[in-house]
Amino acid sequence: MNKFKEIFLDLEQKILSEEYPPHSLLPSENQLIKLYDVSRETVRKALNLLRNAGYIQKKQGKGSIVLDIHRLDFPISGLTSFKELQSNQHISSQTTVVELRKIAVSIKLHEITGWPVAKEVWKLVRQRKINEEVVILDKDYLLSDVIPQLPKEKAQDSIYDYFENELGLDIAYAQKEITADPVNKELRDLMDLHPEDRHVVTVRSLVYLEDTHCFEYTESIHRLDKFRFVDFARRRKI
Amino acid sequence: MNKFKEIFLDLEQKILSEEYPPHSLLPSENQLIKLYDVSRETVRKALNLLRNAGYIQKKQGKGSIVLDIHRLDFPISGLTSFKELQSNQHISSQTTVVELRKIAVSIKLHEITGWPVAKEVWKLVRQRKINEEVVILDKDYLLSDVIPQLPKEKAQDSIYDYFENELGLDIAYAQKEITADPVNKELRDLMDLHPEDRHVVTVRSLVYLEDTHCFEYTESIHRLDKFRFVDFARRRKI
DNA sequence: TAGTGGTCTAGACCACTAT
DNA sequence: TAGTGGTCTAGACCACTAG
Repeated sequence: MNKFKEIFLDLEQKILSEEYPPHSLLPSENQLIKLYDVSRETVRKALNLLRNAGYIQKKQGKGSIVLDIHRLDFPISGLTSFKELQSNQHISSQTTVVELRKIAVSIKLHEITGWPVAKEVWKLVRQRKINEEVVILDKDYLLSDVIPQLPKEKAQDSIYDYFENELGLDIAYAQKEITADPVNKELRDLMDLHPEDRHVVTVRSLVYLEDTHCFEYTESIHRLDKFRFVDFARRRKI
Repeated sequence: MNKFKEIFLDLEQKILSEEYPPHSLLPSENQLIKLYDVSRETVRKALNLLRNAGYIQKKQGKGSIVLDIHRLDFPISGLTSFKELQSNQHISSQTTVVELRKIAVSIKLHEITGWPVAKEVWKLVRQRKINEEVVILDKDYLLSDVIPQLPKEKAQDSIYDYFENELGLDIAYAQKEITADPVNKELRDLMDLHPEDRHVVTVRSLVYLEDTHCFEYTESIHRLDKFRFVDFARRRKI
């Protein structure tokens, strides 16, 4: 483990446990240098991670101010999967695998992902239940070159956990798009929609590995009343 | 202007103009050191900005790979206002100020923002028209301590431009929440909704200054068929 | 093996904040 | 004025990629 990551994790834990409460100041960079016995740049790397994650705001001449992360709830943003979401939010839920098979890339999928037409991919469709109601439908398309095996029991659990910890994949980044789309018959069949629901919210993601190859395309389809997306954003200056 | 920002802007422009096209490599760090006559850490700061903005992916032993930013469109994420959005996307549009007056902070607004009850704030309501239809309704609440004057002609334009360039405010970050909400009579009156529309998408934002004070609360209410949110996210490791 | 990016150091000077 | 964070440098060693 790198020094700056260790410092980040230590400070993060101390912020979350309110050892450093909101509106207080972290120890100064010079104090942190002595505390962790590292150079200033190393301390600053750790502080930058905290800053980007929305934990602190730095002020020249003042110090690093701990932010109040409980205002609109703490952002579960970035590249977060359903499994992480439910464990973070303590929601009791259940996953049912509806479809799990290999298909050939269609023209439509090719246009979205850039994958060659007819290339082999896994198609995975899962129902996400909260309180016995299917409120989210997840459709995943995964390059079978990258994911040779996709056992049903892994799909029932977190596929990201399987990819990263068992297959050793290095997931790097994703592009996401959120829109509201009309309901069709397939969704009406597979989800517990209200009779008057005419729309769902769809989160489309292209997920990339460290080597910049897109290996996954996902559509996460949410019932309107159960959709919520939270984000922390810094103003882009320059 | 800092050196690393200049390098960032120069490289960004060269990526956007496809002088460095997608899937190509940027000059190596050593080459950039010579090109810009700076130290390695300065080059690396600029490269990190590009990385965080989603322009490049770095690979040890290989180099900095230019990403294809046109897959799902380029993310207009972060803290972007309607004005910036329309100029980025070349949408012809029109803004009408519906309400602009000072009010006292209600209990409900206090619970959201933490502002003292009865404190004076600006309430600004604007209709956003695209093709003569009101498809977005923006409600802004602004601390009058921070914004003493709010002329109507500024409200018609970009209030962020006014805040940053005329009032010299330092906008730092925001917390956002996106949900789908039922339509009420007020929205039906103020927006050109379809008769069958039962829901809208609401983006709620708390916006903070460099000194960590929240000075703005915004609700941006979108007609379902005109809502689109795009984001670039890196996987949080560690 | 040569070249790439990743981490870390020690030190310098500057701008800002408090008092 | 003392202390804070912001920028920048020069150099070191390491891990990874490629030919």
